[in-house]
Formats: sequence, C-alpha cells, structure tokens
Amino acid sequence: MSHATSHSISDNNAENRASRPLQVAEAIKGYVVSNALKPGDKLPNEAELITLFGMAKGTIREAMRILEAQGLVKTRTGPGGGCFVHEVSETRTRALLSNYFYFRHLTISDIYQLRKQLEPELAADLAGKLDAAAIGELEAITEEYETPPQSKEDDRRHHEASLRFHARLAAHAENHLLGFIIGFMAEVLSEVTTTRRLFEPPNHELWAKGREFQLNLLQALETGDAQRAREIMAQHMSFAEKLMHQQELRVERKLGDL
Amino acid sequence: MSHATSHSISDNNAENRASRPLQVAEAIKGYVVSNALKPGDKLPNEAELITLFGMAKGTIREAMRILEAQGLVKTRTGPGGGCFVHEVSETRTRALLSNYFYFRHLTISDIYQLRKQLEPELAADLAGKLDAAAIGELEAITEEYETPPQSKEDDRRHHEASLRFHARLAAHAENHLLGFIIGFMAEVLSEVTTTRRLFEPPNHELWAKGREFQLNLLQALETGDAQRAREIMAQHMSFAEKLMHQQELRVERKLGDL
DNA sequence: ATCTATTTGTACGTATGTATT
DNA sequence: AAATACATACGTACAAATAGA
Repeated sequence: MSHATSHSISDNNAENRASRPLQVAEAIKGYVVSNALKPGDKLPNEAELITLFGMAKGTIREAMRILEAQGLVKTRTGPGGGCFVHEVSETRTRALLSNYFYFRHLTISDIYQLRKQLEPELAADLAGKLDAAAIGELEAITEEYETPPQSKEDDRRHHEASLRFHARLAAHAENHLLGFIIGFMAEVLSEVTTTRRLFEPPNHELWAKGREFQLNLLQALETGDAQRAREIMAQHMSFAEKLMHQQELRVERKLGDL
Repeated sequence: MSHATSHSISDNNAENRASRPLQVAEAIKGYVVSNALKPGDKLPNEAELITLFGMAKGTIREAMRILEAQGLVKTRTGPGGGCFVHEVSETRTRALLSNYFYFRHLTISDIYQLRKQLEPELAADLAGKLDAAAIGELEAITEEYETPPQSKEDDRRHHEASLRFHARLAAHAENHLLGFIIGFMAEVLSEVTTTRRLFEPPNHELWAKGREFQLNLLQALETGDAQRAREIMAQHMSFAEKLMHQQELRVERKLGDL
C-alpha cells in the first residue's frame, strides 16, 4: 500500500523518452566508468542499488538484464555473489552483430570483398610474431585435412577446419578490430558451410591448392617473412573469391545466441 | 499467497547456467524466427506471453528488456501498444560494438590500417551509383570547410565534417558489412577528435589537401570513374596515415549509449 | 554433511502512466 | 472528455543457489 511513489527523481520534465530501466542501466555504466571499475570488480548489490537509485527492485533488475544482455556484467547468486563487471566477450559481440545482419542480408561476395583486403594484412602482421604453441595449434588444424576428401562430409569438415584456421589466426591479431572482423566473417562462412551444401562435390584440386597454401603460409609465418605471408594469403583469397563468384548467394544470418 | 510456484517447466535438470529471463528471451527470438516475423510485427502482449511461457510478469519483462537492449524489439504503451519486432539499428549495433572495445583498446594506427584497405573499396563501389540527392548531401558537407581554418575550433569542425563525409558515404554502401565497419571507424575517430585536441594547430596545407581530395573524389563518383575514385581515396588514406603515425595514441572507447 | 547467512531470482498484486479511440 | 488497453513501476513474500561455519 502506502506507495510513497515519489517517482520523479530528477526529470519528469523534458524529452524523457528513455525507459526507467534503461536510464538506470546507463547510470550504472556511468558508475563503472567514473569509479574506473575493472572486470571482476563488484557492483553494489540489489538492495544497495535500490536505495542508491531510489528505484524498485524490479526496475533495478531490468536494468541489470540490459547490462547483462550487453555482456557488461555477470551476476552470481549466493554469499559473495552479486553483480560483477565483465569484459564483453568476442562471442557475445559477434552474436550482437549477427542480429544487425539478420534483416540486412550479406552475400558471399560481400564477405570476400573484405576478406581479400583484410586477411593479407593479418598474415603480414603476424609473421614472426607467433610463438611455438600458436604455430603448433595451427599445424594441428592443418592435419585435419591431410588426406584428400573422400566424401561430401569430408569436404565439409575440411572447409570448416580451414575456416577455423583463419579464426585462430584472427585471435592472435594485435589489431583487435582487424581480428574481430576476420573472426566474425569466419563464423558467418562457417554457418553457411554447415547449413547449405556448399563446396560440393568434393574437389580434389581445391583440396590440394588449399593445403599447399596453408603449409606455405605457416612456413612464412614461422620464418617471419611478412611480405611472403601477405602474398600467399592474397593469392589464396583471390582463388577462393573466384570459386565463390559462382556461389553468388545470400547469407541468411541467424539471430545471435547469447 | 498460494504461490503454487510450479517453477520448472522443462529443464530443472542439466547445465542450466542461463538465467530464466535469458532463456525466455532466446525463446522469443525463436518465436520471431519460426513465425517469420518482420520488423513492425507485433509480439503477443505481456499477459499472453505470461501464459504462453508460464512465467511471471517480472520474468517476461526482464526478457523484454534483454531483447530491447539488443535492439530487436521496441515497446510502446497505450492501446494498440505492445511489443514490436524492430530492425536492429546501426547506431545501436555500433554502441554494442563499442562496449567490446572498452577494455580492448584500439590505436589510431589500428583504425587506419583498416581504413587504408576499406575506404578505397567503398569509393570504387560507389562510383556512378549515387543519385543527385546523395551527391548533393555530400557537396553540402564539403561546403562546411570551404574556407581555411582560422582557429583550433574551425580545424576541429572541419575534421568532423570530413569524417561525416566518410560516414555518409558508408551509409550508401551496398556491402552492408563494409558500410558498417567504415561507419563505425568514422564514429570512433570523431570521438577522438572531440575529446582530444588532435589536429592542432590549424594546418593550412592539410586543409588544402583534404579539400582537394574531397572535390576530386566527388567528381570521380559522379562521373562513375571507379578506378580513379579508388586511387584518390587510397592516396588520401596514405596521406592521413602518415599524419596519424605521429599520433600513435590509444583510443579510449566509451561505453556505448543506447 | 548440515545448517546458516547472504544474495540473486521468481511470483504476485496493485497502482500509475500513457496513448488510442 | 472519458473510457479503454496497454505497458510501466512498486513492494512484498518466497524460492533457489552458494559459500562458509
């Protein structure tokens, strides 16, 4: 009862189109920034936030869900639990970006236009910069298509491994924007590979070419030959683009899973 | 109070790490996809969703906030109101992407590495494809720096207008991924321009070069000379990169405003 | 292993705001 | 101007999870 309902805290006046939970969410972001909170730091708990912002429990919780959806916080129950600042994961960001392209369709050539430009950059950047573990991981991936594809299923697996190769490369990028974009594209292509029956029938020549490229690239990366790494990647992308040009199809984005 | 609290609908069992609101949010996404709902279509209202998913009002509302934070739905009050599917806006997606880079810092060179590769592509794509209105808008922007900068403030305004030029160009990209990335980078650079005192003192030579480039580019775009448009843009980016190389500074991303 | 304290999560019931008819 | 149909916000009671004694 009672319902003191003092409502208006500060602005019952102007262009107040934003919902209360959203306002609170933005306010909490401000709190994080001004207190220079780092990932892992704890936010005030529900009860404190309620008094701090003078909002009802539900409102605070909705605000938290907004921040959680953005990947900025994680909440845990129990003692020592609460709401914690969290570094937004690449996975989540990709999911969010996927939503954007759910109605704005991408084509295979859209993606290859970018890959052609960006993958060679990445290859050059990474030459001589990868440690043994990273090289080892990449080599392990190439071994997944050591033998020619015997079936459509083999072909699909090879193609997926190849994309994983690019995604892992992207994960080592020093330029995080470059790495993110390349990783995103690899994910998109990987989905296409699994949902459509692309890349069939098994193509022996394509396999041979692809494998040759991966091995040469690895060598260039290991020896630190940036120019050669760039050229190999550029050639590979040109080659792949040519193949793709027959596959001028629209990529149906799915809604990103959080 | 009863509190029948029948809780578990389907899965009180397995690895249920996802919170209920998040599950509901994903379920509603599934509803949108399987019913092939388009932007503007109405979702069931709160009451219906409550019975549909067997959840309490608060849970449904939190789920809605999640979807709203992702920009997938918009809610309106009043009769005829409710929850509507919404095309995720570019602005919101950029905000979400900004969050990702809040802890993963970008440098000016990171951004220019990409601009150098991508902006020429865009210029070439757009040659001969812009209608009179689009060309007019771009011309109007160039007129904002018709006169040499007289002050730091002028210089800042010019630089902002120049970035707006690129952003507007990006908006016309047929390749939505390309357009999005270029628009995002323009936004990032624009923030840097306003928050830091970059690009000072006023540089007369830079102004002259920049203006010359914009006018030549517009001409190439109008006449449909793709190759020339690409070259002009490439030169411009090389030039800008050289300037930027002295400014090897980290870009502090802000948390995206929704 | 059990209890206990702490903190988030869920469920209602009700009151208020808001926009359409 | 009033009624209506919604979302929005509030407050309390209770449930579940988890860390520590």
